[in-house]
Amino acid sequence: MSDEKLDTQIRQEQIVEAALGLVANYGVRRLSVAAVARRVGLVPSGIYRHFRSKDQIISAVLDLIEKRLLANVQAAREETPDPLERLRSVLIKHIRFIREGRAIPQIIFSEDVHSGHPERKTRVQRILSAYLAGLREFVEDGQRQGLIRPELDSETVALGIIGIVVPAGILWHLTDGGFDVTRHAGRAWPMFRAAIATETPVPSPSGRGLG
Amino acid sequence: MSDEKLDTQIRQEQIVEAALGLVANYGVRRLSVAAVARRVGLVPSGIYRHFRSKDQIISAVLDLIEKRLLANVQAAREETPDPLERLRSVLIKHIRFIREGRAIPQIIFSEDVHSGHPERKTRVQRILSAYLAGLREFVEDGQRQGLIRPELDSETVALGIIGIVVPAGILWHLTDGGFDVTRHAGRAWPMFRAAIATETPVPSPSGRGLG
DNA sequence: TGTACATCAGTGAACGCGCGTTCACTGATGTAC
DNA sequence: TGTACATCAGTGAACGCGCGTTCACTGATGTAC
Repeated sequence: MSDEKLDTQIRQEQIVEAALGLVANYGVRRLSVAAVARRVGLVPSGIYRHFRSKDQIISAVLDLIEKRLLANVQAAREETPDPLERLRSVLIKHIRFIREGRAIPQIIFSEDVHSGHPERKTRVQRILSAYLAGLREFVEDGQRQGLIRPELDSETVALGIIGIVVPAGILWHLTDGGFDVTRHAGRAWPMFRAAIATETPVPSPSGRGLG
Repeated sequence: MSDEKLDTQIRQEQIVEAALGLVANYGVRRLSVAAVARRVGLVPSGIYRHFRSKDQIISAVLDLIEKRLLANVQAAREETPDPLERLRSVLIKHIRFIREGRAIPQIIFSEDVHSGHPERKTRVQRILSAYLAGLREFVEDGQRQGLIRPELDSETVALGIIGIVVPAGILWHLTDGGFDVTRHAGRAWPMFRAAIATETPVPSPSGRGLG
């Protein structure tokens, strides 16, 4: 199949990238050793020169996803000091993932990667926690700076960002890209921002009677 | 295995219920004919007395889910005339699904049910659309009555409800029920409500109940 | 009422298929001399 | 510089397993007489 021999390190990267692509585009169902092999131009058994098992490939895919998710958070941190802008930046990057590399982080939210081995479930949980922790940090910074309503629970706000992204990703996938995720994010963000930002620079201490 | 013979109609219901339970609890991965058979007390081949194929079982499961989702919307409609309360009611019912029957609607948002046959993807898309249409109706009613900000896109708001539920369901599943979905909904809803409701929740003196 | 029969839900063995994985083998590549 | 050798990425056949599905058979149930 392949006319050249490549170093294991290069092959490992290719294999993980191929596996990620398969999962992102077609779901975990279509992640087979044979499909991965086809993508990198090897015969199925050739994969086992570079990974001990399919499970190890999935594990490496999770590593990559974790890296990219946290890189998003880090990039947002470096882009701007404004906590609200940081949240928006993560949202945009996440949406871009859905549109380009396609659903890279969506995988984490799929019930399927972690169905089976409970250890992997814990793994996914930890990745998600780390990501959420990054978002919560932004939220809490914003609260300390008086930009985000102090009475809000930071976890709830962080999950709110996820809540914009995930359903959009699902619809994007269901409609084969027909659903405009960018437009959705563009509409959902101002709504969300208004919900979490403090009313105005002028605080009004008047009580409100919500039913 | 089973010492009594039951009518096909009864068995069909049992089988669909068992399949739904399996998917909800363990994900689509664990939905096998053998597992379903075990749950209803039959031998695998016995299933084929009542369904022509596994695909038909999945199709029937989707029917059931559709029915339950739309029943939620209908129930909310009958419970209260207030659009905001209707949205809240659907949210609560959805959360209850996650906690009790467990993730019944979560299945729709799993990339896995529809990975494979494109016809099923379209099917899921239609179910989701119908559900969203119900929510949008509430939103637009609210806008007409001046309770929900008129500048908001009803689809975005409807997806916002989904955005509260889905990540919560994912965390619930990841943590084996450790994540408190009810508490999350209890915190997310006021935030969401504040984002979509018109500023002044005071009963408007100029409000007309024309609808 | 009891008996014979047709119906059909349930069984268990067997199948083909796809998949993950193993294994002996091949042959390209880099290196020591 | 050219040659011999060790290394190891890649191959293809074969495996065991689980799964969906088929099929001839069993035996409980309801009904006609």
